[in-house]
Amino acid sequence: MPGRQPGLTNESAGHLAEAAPSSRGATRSQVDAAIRSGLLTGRFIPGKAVTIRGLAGELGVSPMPVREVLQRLSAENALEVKRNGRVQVPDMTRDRFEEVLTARLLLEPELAERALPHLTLQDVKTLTALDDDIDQRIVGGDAEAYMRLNHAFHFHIYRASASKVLLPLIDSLWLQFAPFMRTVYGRVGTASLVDQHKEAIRAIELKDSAALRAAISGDIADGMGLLGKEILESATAG
Amino acid sequence: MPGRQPGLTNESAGHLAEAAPSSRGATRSQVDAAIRSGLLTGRFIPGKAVTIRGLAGELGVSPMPVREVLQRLSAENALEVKRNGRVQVPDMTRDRFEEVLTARLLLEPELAERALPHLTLQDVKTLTALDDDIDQRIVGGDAEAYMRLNHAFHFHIYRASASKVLLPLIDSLWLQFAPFMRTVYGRVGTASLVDQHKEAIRAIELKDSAALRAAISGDIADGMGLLGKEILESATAG
DNA sequence: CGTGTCATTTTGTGATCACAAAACCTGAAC
DNA sequence: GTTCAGGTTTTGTGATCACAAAATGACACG
Repeated sequence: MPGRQPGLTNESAGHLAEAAPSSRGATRSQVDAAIRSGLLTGRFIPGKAVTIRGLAGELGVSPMPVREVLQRLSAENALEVKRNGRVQVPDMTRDRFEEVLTARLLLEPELAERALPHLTLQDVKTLTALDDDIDQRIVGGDAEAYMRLNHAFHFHIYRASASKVLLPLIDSLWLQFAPFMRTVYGRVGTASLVDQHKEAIRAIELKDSAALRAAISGDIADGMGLLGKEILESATAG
Repeated sequence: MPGRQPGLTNESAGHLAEAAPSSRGATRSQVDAAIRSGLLTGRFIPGKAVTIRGLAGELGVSPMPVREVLQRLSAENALEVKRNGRVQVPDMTRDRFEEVLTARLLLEPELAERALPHLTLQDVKTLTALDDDIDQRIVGGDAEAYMRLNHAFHFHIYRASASKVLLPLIDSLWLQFAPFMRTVYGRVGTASLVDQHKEAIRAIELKDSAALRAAISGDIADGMGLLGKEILESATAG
């Protein structure tokens, strides 16, 4: 931990993992990872204001790196800066939801197909293990773990593509819909969840691009299309 | 200009437009607009380092808002933070170029189609005027003006969609390829430029979605596919 | 009990500071 | 001329400060 406070010693160490202390921008990286993970697993509630000093206090760092990370995430549309400067997780609307769904269906099958040639037997084993874990969490009703593992499953595939353009775009999309989906699972539970992970794994084993595209598309439709639509149609606010 | 320097009066006023002085985050907005516009018109050279204090000095502001804007643009992959902390316009590679092209072809026709119902006769007039101006700049060889106007043409269409998801993704893509395209025009000139703007305008007049999709796709292929590919194949570095 | 007003606190923003790492320049040694 | 060591300068980062706008709470008034 780079102790660099002019007038105050780094008391109480904060809650951040005490990982690699050196390296340029290490604090910002850790804050970034912490908040991103919090968004993806639904630990932030849409509409609830997020304060710089609040987060800085929780993470045991100064407001500076938090400010930069919040700006960063706002640029990815994972957070929203309102006119008065407050930043919050944007609440979902029907239009936004439909756009995210469209964008996912356009981009994710494409990137999965590009990843296919790079996926090895070892990846298949990893994905199978992740999927087994996911199935257990679904019946166990652990929504947060489900979201974390489902993200891990998809991005283990996508990352194999070594993409520098499509992958960040999809990253942004996940950050946008994840907090909302968390509230959905909080209402309807995880029991009704279905996915097409096994179809995707099979397609990877067979190196069948068309089947993989279909599995990814179907998985997206299963996960978002079924659940989210109805929720948004019944109530105005997510 | 919010004069708020504790130990120094705001000497020399800087080059920033002296627009709306109040409002939260006004300085950051101006810095953001200035750098974005600089990227889109190719005033930054890929590979060349961009320094916080340097930009702050040019714009006549403190390093703080520049830092935040640079982080913001890095999150959109318009800039790249290297391991040592330096930030620069990423230089183009063949893979990156191909991915940007793919993403544009997937997203932009879709968003144009969504914008179509909202486009009025007034918009057609605006687009026609822009296109006329573009044609003149092409023969005049003014690459910077061409890039600014071409961006204005496309985004005048896209913005009509009132999109909150697809539009920012496309924004990010333009920021990524614009600086590279500027270097391309610098080499081969603008004389060889062709576009399908007139086909797009005609499709908008007729409210023909399929024709509009085709025009946008064709325009993208004309603008990027023809020029960029060869450049990248001849030399390793852009 | 609701409502408007004023003081207090919280919060974002821009600025400056201190420090370490990186980049840069200089010059001696071979 | 090249290379490597050294010191100097530049640069990003994290921290803190000061200020204004916004949010919050208290309290009198109807």
